[in-house]
Amino acid sequence: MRTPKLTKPKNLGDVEQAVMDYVWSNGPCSSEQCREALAEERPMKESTIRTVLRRLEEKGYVAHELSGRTFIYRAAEARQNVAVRAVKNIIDKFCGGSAEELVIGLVDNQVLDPKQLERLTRMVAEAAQGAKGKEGKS
Amino acid sequence: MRTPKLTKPKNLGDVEQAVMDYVWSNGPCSSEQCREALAEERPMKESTIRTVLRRLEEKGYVAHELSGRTFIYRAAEARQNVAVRAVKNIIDKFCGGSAEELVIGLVDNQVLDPKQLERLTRMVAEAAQGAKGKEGKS
DNA sequence: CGTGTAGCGTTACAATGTGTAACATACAAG
DNA sequence: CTTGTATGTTACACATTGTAACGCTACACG
Repeated sequence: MRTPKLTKPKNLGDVEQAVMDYVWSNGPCSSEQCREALAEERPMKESTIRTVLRRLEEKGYVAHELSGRTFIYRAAEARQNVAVRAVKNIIDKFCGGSAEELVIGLVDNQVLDPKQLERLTRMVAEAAQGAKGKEGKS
Repeated sequence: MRTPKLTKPKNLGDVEQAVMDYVWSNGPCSSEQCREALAEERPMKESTIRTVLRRLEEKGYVAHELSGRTFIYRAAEARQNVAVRAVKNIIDKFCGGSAEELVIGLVDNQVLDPKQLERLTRMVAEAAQGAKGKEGKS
């Protein structure tokens, strides 16, 4: 498999998270661009950011291609997908696989409010409507 | 602060998770009860399980009281609350604070299905109904 | 009263993950 | 060939986690 093992997503450390945030927000970049962008918050030596990026690549969070001699890193997966997988893991671990319990908890704790939830339901229902009849999802 | 710092929930390791699962599922228990219960899956020496429980207490996941000379551990917080906080963290980290994006992702990825979502919305709406009127203001 | 034993306190140690970085090497431009 | 720039390799400290040994103390039992 190309993807290293996303069964166990391995939490990111602070720096790793910061780097991913940058890549997700700003698209492909070289290690230097990344380093400069984060220099305010987290000054890093040139070799440090490279190590971080390399590890992120090992973990499957980014991939790189060459532009001349320079590595250009890009996110291997959309931010949201990673979030969803992370949540899925939490659900499996804490809720015995039931996402419902969790959503209820989100509402109870005002992480998600009822109005949003209702709006979401409509959106999803409509999306389902639109998609109906042409199955083909993996 | 009594609670060690739940702003950064600190992921649990495999054993820790297993212990919490047991405590959450079976209620208060001594280290020995816990050890015996997990013996099939994870044989541990007596001092090992105690270390794990102590660390879980340091992290704020459990608390203990004395029964004679024996420590009885109980979950400091409901499983679901922990799950919700964990999800909240993910939302903050990955989705810029918007739970909506995430729920959409959950549906897109079949973690939560539209029917469940609709059912949830009803439940929440009803709960909100029920709570309405008895707001404790003025 | 002496003592075994159950149960806690303390300390240790290896493996891993993460942040940080130095040093070595390769290659393009002048 | 010299230089700068970018990558390859290696290292190291610190925290976390799994695992456990030792040691101390109170209480039941003979």
